[in-house]
Amino acid sequence: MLEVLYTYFERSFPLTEGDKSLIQSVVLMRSLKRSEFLVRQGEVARHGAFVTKGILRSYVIDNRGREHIIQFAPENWWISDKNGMSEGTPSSFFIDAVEDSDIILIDMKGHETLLEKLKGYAESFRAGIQRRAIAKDHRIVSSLTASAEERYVDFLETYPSIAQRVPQHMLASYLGITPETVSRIRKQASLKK
Amino acid sequence: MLEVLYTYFERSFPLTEGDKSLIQSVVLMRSLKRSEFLVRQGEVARHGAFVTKGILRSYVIDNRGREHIIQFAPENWWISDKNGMSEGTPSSFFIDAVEDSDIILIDMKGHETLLEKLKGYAESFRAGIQRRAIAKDHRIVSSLTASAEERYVDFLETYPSIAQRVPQHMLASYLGITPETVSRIRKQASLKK
DNA sequence: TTTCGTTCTTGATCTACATCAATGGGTACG
DNA sequence: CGTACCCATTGATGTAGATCAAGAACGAAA
Repeated sequence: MLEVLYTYFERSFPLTEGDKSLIQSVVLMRSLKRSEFLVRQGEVARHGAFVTKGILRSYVIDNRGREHIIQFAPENWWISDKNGMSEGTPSSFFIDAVEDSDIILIDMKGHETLLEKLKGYAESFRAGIQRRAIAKDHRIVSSLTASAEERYVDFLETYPSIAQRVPQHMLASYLGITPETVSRIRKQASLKK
Repeated sequence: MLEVLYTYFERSFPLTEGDKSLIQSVVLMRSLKRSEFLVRQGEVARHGAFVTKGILRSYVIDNRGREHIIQFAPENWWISDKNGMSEGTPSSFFIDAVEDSDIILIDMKGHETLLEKLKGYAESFRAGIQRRAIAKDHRIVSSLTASAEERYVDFLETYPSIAQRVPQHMLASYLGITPETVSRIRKQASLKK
């Protein structure tokens, strides 16, 4: 499992054997069954999870009891309980597995160790944060102004692999539309061709 | 003007006189008239701006020619062309002044200098990034699911000072609704009281 | 003062999407 | 094997908010 993480890092910067040992010393490995929780409301574990197999999702439940998916994390993605809306809001924050998944956990302390000792990590981390901020701005604008169909098509183009692996009602939840509407959009799209 | 920035930092960590000189050596000060641009499409200046007086806004123009405001930045806020959607998208990214404003500019190199030499800056910067990520998640969920009225009320509660200083059509643009709808919401709200 | 630009208001219509409700298919489990 | 549960589909209806259109209020410029 660790190999997947090494390879991920090596796309940004080279790793020595020593680096690999360092990484190994600050992470934990874990498996999750489908629909098993990594983070439940309240237990703010303050760590990041890197997915090596499967897909996780983070979501909130608003005060009307509805689920809203914040993020999907398939292989080679990070997902974290530090982001999300764990603060202030009356809603609850969850992370669970969409499929059976394998993940690598790193806590705040381990993260700081890598920031300090692993050359290239800090820069790679910063770039990741930035990429994500841009993606969020994109999603904000798109959710404020694009039609349901446009958002659906946009998602398919941006994350084709995720779209195929996730149940449609979750996709609907991510896009902020109802499952019925997703179904109708798909039907129309298939008729057009 | 620099005093405002010093005070801002000192809410997070103390500054020596030497720190202040260091800061002064890496920033630039500038004034903007109402509706004057800080960043126009294309000229990606790659720096951050700290507002000491006035309000700036960042926005994109989508392929249908509509403006969408990403962020307002009043006094004591940062605004940056590094975030935003300057990447990949066919839309254009702008920053301009809503009111006559004074700002302090810092470029990437200056930022790195402070990260390295100004104790407390890195942590404060990281915390800011995180706060903003949380705010963005909040805005995403809210734009996907809350009604126009709920989003309006939410904005008033979250940013009362901004709401009073910004023209309503900009507020509408930020919220992703039409100016007409904002007007009707306000009317209804006033009738309820 | 008049003129002009900007912002806000109000009304009439239209439409995308939610909601409600029923049905059918797939898969797990007794 | 049938029963049950989850998920996707399809139709009928309702509604929030966009769009179109026409003023009204305000300040700035001359």
